[in-house]
Amino acid sequence: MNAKLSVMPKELHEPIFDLNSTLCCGQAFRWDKQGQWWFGIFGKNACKIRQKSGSIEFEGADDRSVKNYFRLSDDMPKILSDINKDKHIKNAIVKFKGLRILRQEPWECLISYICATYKNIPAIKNMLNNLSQKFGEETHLENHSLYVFPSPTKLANASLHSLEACSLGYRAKYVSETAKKICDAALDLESLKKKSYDEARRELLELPGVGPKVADCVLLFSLEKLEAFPVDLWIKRAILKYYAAQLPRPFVERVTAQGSLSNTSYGKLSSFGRQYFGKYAGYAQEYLYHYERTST
DNA sequence: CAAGTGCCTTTATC
DNA sequence: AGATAAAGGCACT
Repeated sequence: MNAKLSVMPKELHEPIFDLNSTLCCGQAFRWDKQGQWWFGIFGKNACKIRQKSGSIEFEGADDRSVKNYFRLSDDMPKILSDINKDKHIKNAIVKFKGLRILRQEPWECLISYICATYKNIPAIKNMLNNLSQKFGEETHLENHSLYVFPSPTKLANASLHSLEACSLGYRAKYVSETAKKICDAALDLESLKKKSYDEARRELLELPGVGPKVADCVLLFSLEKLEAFPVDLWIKRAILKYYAAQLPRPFVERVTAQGSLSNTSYGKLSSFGRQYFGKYAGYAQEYLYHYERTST
């Protein structure tokens, strides 16, 4: 059975949701577009979804989980006006208006971004699909096979060799060790939602394979920390391009010269983003990221 | 089609 | 603290 969900009250001319931007922008890696339908799986919901102007149509998940996953309750007019600080971010907002941060499952999100280090998006998709096919439960939607993301136990018990065989490379041991820590309850991911950004971040950084960037991605995309401002290569470029005047000159020169970001440079760029864009800095980051990646 | 470059970085080491 | 190198292998040109 199909479910229909009005994204915004009908009387609004501008439903602020853009399914394509949301699923294309590189925050989640397990969606595929076939025709007008996106096929994917979140939690145990093997799902297909499409958008027709003001409404989305989907199958395989209930209203509540769809609203939750796509953050359809976020107050977009407020968020967008909040982060709309200058003409640069405005360009991104105009172009991708309706792009939403997804509310991903913390465990899958954590492993996704541990895998994402030093990889491009198609390769990341490949790794996560390999892991899911090899270790996750198979589910079906029509004639499609979709695989639930494997549990911490499954990955903790997987041999290093079998993880490497999913094209994880050196990430295999990080995934394995992190899975074991989560299984041993050395860290309870869900509990981080209730903690502050700083405290949750500190705890994530204890995990092998998790540095500042990965931690910020997990905080933003799965742990309710919309102020998190992950800084990758593209965001670093964007800040140097648009906001250099707002940063100390020597710092800008140092970062420009640096190939990769030092820990302290990362911290300065990220806290600039948080201070400049405010409590929804993560949304600004995602708009900037997608804009920079697609318009150059 | 081969070869080179880059990849939503982290870790280890100096 | 900052710089540097190493770490799979895939995708794209």
